[in-house]
Amino acid sequence: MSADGSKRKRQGAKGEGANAALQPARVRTVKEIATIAKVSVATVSRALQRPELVSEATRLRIHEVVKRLGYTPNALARNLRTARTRLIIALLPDIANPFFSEVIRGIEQVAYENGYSVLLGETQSSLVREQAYADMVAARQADGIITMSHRVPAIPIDGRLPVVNACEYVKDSNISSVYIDNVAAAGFAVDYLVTLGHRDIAFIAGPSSSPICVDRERGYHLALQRAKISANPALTTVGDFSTEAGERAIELFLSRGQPFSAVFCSNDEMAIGAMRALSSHGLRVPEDVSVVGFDDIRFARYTSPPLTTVAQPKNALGREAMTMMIELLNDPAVPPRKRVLSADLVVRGSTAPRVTGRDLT
Amino acid sequence: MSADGSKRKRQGAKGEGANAALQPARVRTVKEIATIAKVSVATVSRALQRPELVSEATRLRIHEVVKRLGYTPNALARNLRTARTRLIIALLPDIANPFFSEVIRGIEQVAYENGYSVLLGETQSSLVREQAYADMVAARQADGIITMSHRVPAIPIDGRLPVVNACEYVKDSNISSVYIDNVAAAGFAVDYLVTLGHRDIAFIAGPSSSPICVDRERGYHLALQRAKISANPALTTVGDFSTEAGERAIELFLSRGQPFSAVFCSNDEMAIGAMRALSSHGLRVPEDVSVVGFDDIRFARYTSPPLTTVAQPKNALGREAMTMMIELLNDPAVPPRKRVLSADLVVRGSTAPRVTGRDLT
DNA sequence: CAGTGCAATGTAATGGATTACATAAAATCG
DNA sequence: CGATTTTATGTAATCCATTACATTGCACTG
Repeated sequence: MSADGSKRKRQGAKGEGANAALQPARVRTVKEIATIAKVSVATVSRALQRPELVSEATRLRIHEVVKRLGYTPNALARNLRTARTRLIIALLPDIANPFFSEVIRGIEQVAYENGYSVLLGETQSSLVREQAYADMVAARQADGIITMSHRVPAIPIDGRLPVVNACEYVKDSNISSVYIDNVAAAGFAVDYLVTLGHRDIAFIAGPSSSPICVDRERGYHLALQRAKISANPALTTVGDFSTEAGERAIELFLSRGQPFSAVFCSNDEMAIGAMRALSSHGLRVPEDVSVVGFDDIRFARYTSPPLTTVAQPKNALGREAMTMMIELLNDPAVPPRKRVLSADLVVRGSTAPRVTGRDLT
Repeated sequence: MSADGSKRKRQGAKGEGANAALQPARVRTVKEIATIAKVSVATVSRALQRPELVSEATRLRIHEVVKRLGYTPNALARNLRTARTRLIIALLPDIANPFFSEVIRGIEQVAYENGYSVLLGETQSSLVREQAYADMVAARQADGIITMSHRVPAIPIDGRLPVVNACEYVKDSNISSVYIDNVAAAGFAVDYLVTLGHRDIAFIAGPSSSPICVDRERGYHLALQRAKISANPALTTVGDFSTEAGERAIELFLSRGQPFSAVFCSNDEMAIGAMRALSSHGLRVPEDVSVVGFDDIRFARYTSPPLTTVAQPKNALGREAMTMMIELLNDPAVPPRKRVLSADLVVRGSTAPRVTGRDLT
């Protein structure tokens, strides 16, 4: 190629470029970029994906054209070819539950550090919706799923199961999971109530379909045993994690006429509902009844009194979940791991020593 | 083809199927399904996409094979070919803010009704993250974006801009938007405080970068004018929507020594922070100071006292946003619309008539 | 200076579906 | 019954980027 030749060609390219700039931005393809930059599609792709394989002059020229024309490679085509999307779906039952926010943040941090994106799916605990998101993985629209529910959707691809369970876990499953030691955590909370002198400790459980709720209940019972208190079945009920469920639970306990001086709730929202129901019955928290929640959601410190609760290491749960997911994607052969973190009791104003002779009758 | 021939072939197919069932589920392609079902790829595709084009016998046979082998079409390939993903990204600044939950729910309802899926992106109000999600649309991984922030990301494809603005809007933009009449809504709230006898009404504004916050401030000022009250600049400050900002605002007002008997806040979280700060200074809500929030988040009814606030029609905002998005995707030529909904004041316990002679000094 | 290796680039196959167009078979019509 | 339409199916092009493999040119070695 003579100097003349290449010069003429470059002018040609400029002409096309100017022309293109006049039209409303169109969608570009590698092919167009290649033509305009006077190289092959392979070189354009390399210039963008692995610049070190392309000579500096060519690389600069290509980048200039890409920038000038506002070219964005079609991710569908790319992902189809490479069979990965670098996209992870995080499934949460309820975005209205602030507990998950910080977990998500942990997930996103690690994802970002590793070049992954995260999209959130709200399932409202519906199996159908969970499966719909799982199907997106089966259909190769995402690389994996981090689920925060106790059900693990089926994703039949290659025998691999790019699923990680965060906050919850499934008994006897071989799914990588991160969660806290719920038995111990619930135990701490109840132990604390015991040290405050409480003996009639009510318990608002979560749905028994969820293993972590079973664990919390178990922690409650073990703590009572440690304190040589016999559990009173009339002071236990099940709620669905909503504030309303917390209110209903208190109504129920009161209607049963069983005295109690403390309530341990399986999550903060139910604790908030419980506090509301108690005060609407003229019972003061913590003077008449101590209340302990679970999770340490953001609002827990804004209730009045501020809520004593079990603080889950939310950020760490999220980070660990995403770390596991990346491990799994990098090497599908790594065996599933279960990682158990620990939780702390945060003492605020909703708990106080039992005042003797003050039990409700 | 003789009866014999087809019989033999069918047996063959059965053999392959059984064989496949023994192996761990592999990823299937149309091609394999076609081979096993003894049809062409086109027929398989038709049987799945437009069953009416395929004879019943063939359709059933294909569906049987699809089901038996657990075949899921590769969405990347499909989307690449059809140039649509039926996926919408909903961008929200902060998933921890419960205000958005219900908006999302409205979005998802309409999406579902129309065969779309929604994935959520949390931006933390970061431009970089907003743009990253926008790029997913440019890269054809999603069809459009519903953003709940006051910035509209650039998505240069075909001159179209598949973006809808929900809850917020951008001044002078030609983006379809749904939001409430914030001037009027804020006006109602302040009018109400005026009718309760309040005259020294403090205001905690939201970030002035957001037009809706400017509107709320404007509503506040207009209401004061209507009541012939001159605004006291010392009783206005700006917060960032967090509970902490609400607390700081009250500290500030108190430190300025300006008397006030009511506070109007640009969102509920700041109102919650304000209540907390007030009570930690020994001021009772509503006896000493009335507090009004904005949004009516779920927790608003669980504060003590329950929060009086402006209820946005959250579900309707979401539904309308998604409806607009679908319109836009179906016909890129439809001109952008702005839809303004109205909001109601919900009176709860955090507001009370001003007690004369009770102004703070 | 022939031979080897490397750097830069190109050609063409590939990923997995959809669909325009073509064809064969069956149904309908005059 | 031949002509025409309809129905069912197949063949092959297409969407767009990545990448294995091929090719070219040049530098370096013995």
